[in-house]
Amino acid sequence: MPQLDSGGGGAGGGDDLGAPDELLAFQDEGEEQDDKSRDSAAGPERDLAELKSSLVNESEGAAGGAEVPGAGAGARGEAEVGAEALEREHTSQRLFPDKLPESLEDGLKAPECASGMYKDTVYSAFNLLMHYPPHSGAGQHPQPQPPLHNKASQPAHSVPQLSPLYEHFSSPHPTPAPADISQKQGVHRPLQTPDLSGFYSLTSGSMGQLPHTVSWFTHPPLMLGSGVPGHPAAIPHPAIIPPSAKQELQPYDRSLKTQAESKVEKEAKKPTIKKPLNAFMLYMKEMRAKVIAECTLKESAAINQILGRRWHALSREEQAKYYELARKERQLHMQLYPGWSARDNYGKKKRRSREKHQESNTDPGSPKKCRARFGLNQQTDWCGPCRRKKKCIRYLPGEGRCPSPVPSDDSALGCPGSPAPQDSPSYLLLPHLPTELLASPAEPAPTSPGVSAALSLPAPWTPPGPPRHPAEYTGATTGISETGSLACTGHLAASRGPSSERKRQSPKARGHWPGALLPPSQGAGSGDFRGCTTSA
DNA sequence: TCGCCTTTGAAGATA
DNA sequence: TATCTTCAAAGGCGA
Repeated sequence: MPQLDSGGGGAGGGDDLGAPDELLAFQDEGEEQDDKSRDSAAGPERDLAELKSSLVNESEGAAGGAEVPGAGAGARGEAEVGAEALEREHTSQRLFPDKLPESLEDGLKAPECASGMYKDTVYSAFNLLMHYPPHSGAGQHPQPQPPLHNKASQPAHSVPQLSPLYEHFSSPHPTPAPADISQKQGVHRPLQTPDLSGFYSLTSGSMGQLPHTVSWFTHPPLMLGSGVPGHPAAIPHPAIIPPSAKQELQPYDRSLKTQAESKVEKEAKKPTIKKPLNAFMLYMKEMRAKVIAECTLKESAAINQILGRRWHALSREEQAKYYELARKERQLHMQLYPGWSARDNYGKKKRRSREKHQESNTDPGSPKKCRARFGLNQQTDWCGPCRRKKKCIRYLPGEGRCPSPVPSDDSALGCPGSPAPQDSPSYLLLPHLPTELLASPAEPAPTSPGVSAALSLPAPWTPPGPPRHPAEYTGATTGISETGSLACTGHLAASRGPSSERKRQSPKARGHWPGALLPPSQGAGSGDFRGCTTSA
């Protein structure tokens, strides 16, 4: 719903700002708050809702660029405001001890404070957005335009703490493009094409803040031209991956024969043009490194979970910046590859696995996986693959089939024999997390402030697994049952269902997640879950 | 070496 | 039109 000034919507019907559902969730959260207030619900849930609301307001106010913390309270009594602030602070410290200071101090924190990264990065991304060439029609060189959002851009530039990356790319004479990507992949980066000088000049100060966008212009695995019909210039783009990319990325001391073969194959096949990144992907690319650094995580799946929660924690404006950025990317992508379609890449990724999956799972009411059959509380009964996050091998024909009311798409819930979902829908309450992520009560919480901060979330906790059907939440009335401190272990959640389960849900259903689907008593009242670090 | 995991969003395919 | 499916990034891990 962030109907930003799209500026025409680009060259396709789908160029409008994406992911309205995502932001719709915030509205739903507001409704959720309304429900809460109607129900006179008190306690942590309400506190959290207020907190989040205040955070959003603060964020928006900060984005407004003119508000001074506390300035808006002038109309009200100082004592009232102070008491409210105290209460809010108290609540937030109880719920999000790391996040609130950040929101209050509005980014005036040390770089190592992970929470400060939100505005940092968002604004840095927005900086790039500001400099992004506007849609000017295919085949034309985009020309710089005044910022789209002066309001938000002002505080963006005033963010005092800049990441090293930011500084690196923000320097008046940035070092000749980050070599990390190219070096990492062992390929030489072609020189910048002159016709992209506009891009570079426009984004040199900000592009570094968005690694992906950097790669857009600085790391072209392949020079475009022959492979993209209709495109006048050989414009490098990281979205282009040669079919034999892995071979290409290997050292050059390969035998000439291999190179020749790959060349032939290359010529035979069209280069793979990757899809443009959506808003979340852009956000992920930008924030991944920070999460890794703060949380010492390496597994992308775990990192992505954190990032997903953080994404939901972003304010509307912050998300809108990424949406806008993604929209620009799509526009540029369309300009660069007019004939490209997402369909071109269909079947190039997981066809085999999918086919396999379909073969073994043809029955729509397929038997429940161990997760569904035994629940998270009985993981000891799970089969090995389930424990290892792999596909369940415990196929019990005739068993585990849930009665009708249970959504068939998510076997994890509702099965009479599966106590976890019904008895303790804790997955949406918080501690219902894989044992690998749940530290023993005696185990101290992560001492690294960076880890805690990296996982700090002001938003209601979202289940680690795929979104659930609303009906699955109706029976979720119990609070956090067996809570424990959630350590940031870097291990994946063994209890999570496959992403395919989520994907079986409609985007709308997914889009309403988490706010709309989260019961008021649980959505915001997720206790202290703020990513990885929770305490009972 | 390949696929899985995990996240959200966009777009194509299908009913 | 609504729903479903696939892919985009990332890197550890298991088969």
